[in-house]
Amino acid sequence: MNLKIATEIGKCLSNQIRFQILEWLKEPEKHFPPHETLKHFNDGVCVTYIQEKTGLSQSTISTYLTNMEKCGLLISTRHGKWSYLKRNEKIINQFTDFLT
Amino acid sequence: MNLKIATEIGKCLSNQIRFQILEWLKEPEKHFPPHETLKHFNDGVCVTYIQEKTGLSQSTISTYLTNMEKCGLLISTRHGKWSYLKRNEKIINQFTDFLT
DNA sequence: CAAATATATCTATAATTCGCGATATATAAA
DNA sequence: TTTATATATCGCGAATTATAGATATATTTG
Repeated sequence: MNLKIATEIGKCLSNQIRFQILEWLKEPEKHFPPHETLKHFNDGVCVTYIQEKTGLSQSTISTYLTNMEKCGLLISTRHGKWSYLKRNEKIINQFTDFLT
Repeated sequence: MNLKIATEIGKCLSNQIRFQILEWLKEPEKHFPPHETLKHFNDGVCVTYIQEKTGLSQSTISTYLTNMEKCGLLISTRHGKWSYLKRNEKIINQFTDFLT
C-alpha cells in the first residue's frame, strides 16, 4: 500500500452509496437475493442487483464499481453476461494497516 | 461509527496531502522539529510546522486541519497562540473496524 | 494600548466529481 | 444471424471540492 493507492481508496470511501455497497458485501446473502443462475455468493453479487438496491442509474453504478475495482477494493468475476463483485479483504486490510 | 461520519473521514482520506499529514503524525518527532516553547509532542504539532512542510497556503492547511478535526481524525489543543494537532487513534480504529 | 504572530474564516475562481442519458460492447438466447 | 440482456464507456451540465488571497480573530509581546 502506498499514498497514491490509499487516496484512490479514500475517494471511493468518500461517498455514502459506495461505502454502503462495501458494507452490504460483507454479508451479501443478507442483503441480496440469490442469483437466478449462480445460487451461491462465492464471487459476490451481480451489478444489476447492486444497481437496483441503490436506485441509482446503471451507468453511475457501473462507474462506481469499476473505480472500486481499479483501486483494489472489489474483485470482479465474469460469469457469462454477468459481472459479480465481492470485497477484496486483502487490500482492505492493507489499507487499514497503512492508516493505523 | 456510522455511514455519514465514515464518509466524512473518507473525504479527508481522498487527498494525498491530508493522508500524508496523518502519516507524519504517527511519528511527529521524526518529521517535525520540536516546538520553540513546547518541547514535547504530547499534543502533536502546530499548524505552522505542518503548513511549512506541505508548502500549501496557510488558509488551505487551516481548512484541511479544521475538517480533519471535525470528522474526528485529529485532536486539536490550543496552547497560547498555537494550535497543536495529533491523531485521534480512537476514531481511526473505529473507522477501520467499521470498514472491516 | 499598539504591534506582531498564529490561526480561522470569508469570498471567489479553478478544478474535480456527480450522476445521468445516450451509445457501445459483450454475451446469451431465439 | 437477429434479438435481448448485462455491463461498460462517452459526453455533458450540475454540484462539490480545491486552493488561495484578503480579512478577521485571538493571543502574546513590547
